Amino acid sequence: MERRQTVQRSLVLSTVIDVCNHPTAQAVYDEVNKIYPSIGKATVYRNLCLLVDEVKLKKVVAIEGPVHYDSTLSTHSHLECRICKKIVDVDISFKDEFYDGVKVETGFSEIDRNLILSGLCPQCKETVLNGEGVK
Amino acid sequence: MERRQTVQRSLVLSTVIDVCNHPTAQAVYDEVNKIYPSIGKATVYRNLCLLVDEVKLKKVVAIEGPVHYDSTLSTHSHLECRICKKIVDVDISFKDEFYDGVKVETGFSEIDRNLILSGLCPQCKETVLNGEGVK
DNA sequence: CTAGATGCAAACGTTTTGCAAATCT
DNA sequence: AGATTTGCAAAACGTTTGCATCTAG
Repeated sequence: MERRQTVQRSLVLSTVIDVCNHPTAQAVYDEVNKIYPSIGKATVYRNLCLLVDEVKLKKVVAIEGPVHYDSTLSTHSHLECRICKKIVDVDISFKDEFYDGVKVETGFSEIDRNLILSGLCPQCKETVLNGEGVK
Repeated sequence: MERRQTVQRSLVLSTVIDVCNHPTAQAVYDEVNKIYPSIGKATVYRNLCLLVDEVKLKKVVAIEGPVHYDSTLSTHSHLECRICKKIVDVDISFKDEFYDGVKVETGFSEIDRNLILSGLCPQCKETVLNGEGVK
């Protein structure tokens, strides 16, 4: 099962890198579609999976809505606005002792993590305060 | 918009409490269905949302697959097996300073969190080792 | 030449919605 | 009585799959 290089594949990867704000599969599709209109949505999904598999991209599981993709591979976490669903990076990582503790506590191995914080972004907070007073 | 008490609602809540291992909506439906066969799936979904809203239940967003529900309201985290998808509790919480740091770093407010760890549970690890050798 | 990749449409699993009938207060 | 809730079926949503065709190596 050798892996081939295709225009579609490179476009999917470079789009996630360029767009850079944690696009969803749909957003990647829309973007690639602009410059390569014949691409199919399934191709985008297939390539996103594949690229995650090859660790060229990371999957970001949001609290609501579709999966997002991240081209920043170094360890960090995400913060999602509860209202506009925007996702921003947060520089959080855990020490090895943290993972060791979890292993001991649970018996699980090969621990990975997906820390997703949620909150109100400054803009949405503003809107809430103006729009409808303090509920 | 006063909220009524209904048999269905109490059954949904008590089922999540009794079953206790982070059931999905489907699992709750199946369980309630045993003792109250006329219940509709939409009713289960509606009541789960409603109970989360009232903070009588917590939503657990898994890395793959459907949402799970948790009747343990005190702060803790979850660990999901990458193979069998089982979810177990882990006793992890963050200090206030952690949230303060995030607020300063990002400008977001009202920070909440969903920490979902993934790993290999002891049973699945066993299976992997026996079943196909070291890949 | 041929395994792997594509594009399309249809299938999938989960969740939400519209609506008339039933139920709680 | 009147607003809320129910059960049903259909729709919505994100994602995956089957398949015939195309393409990179």
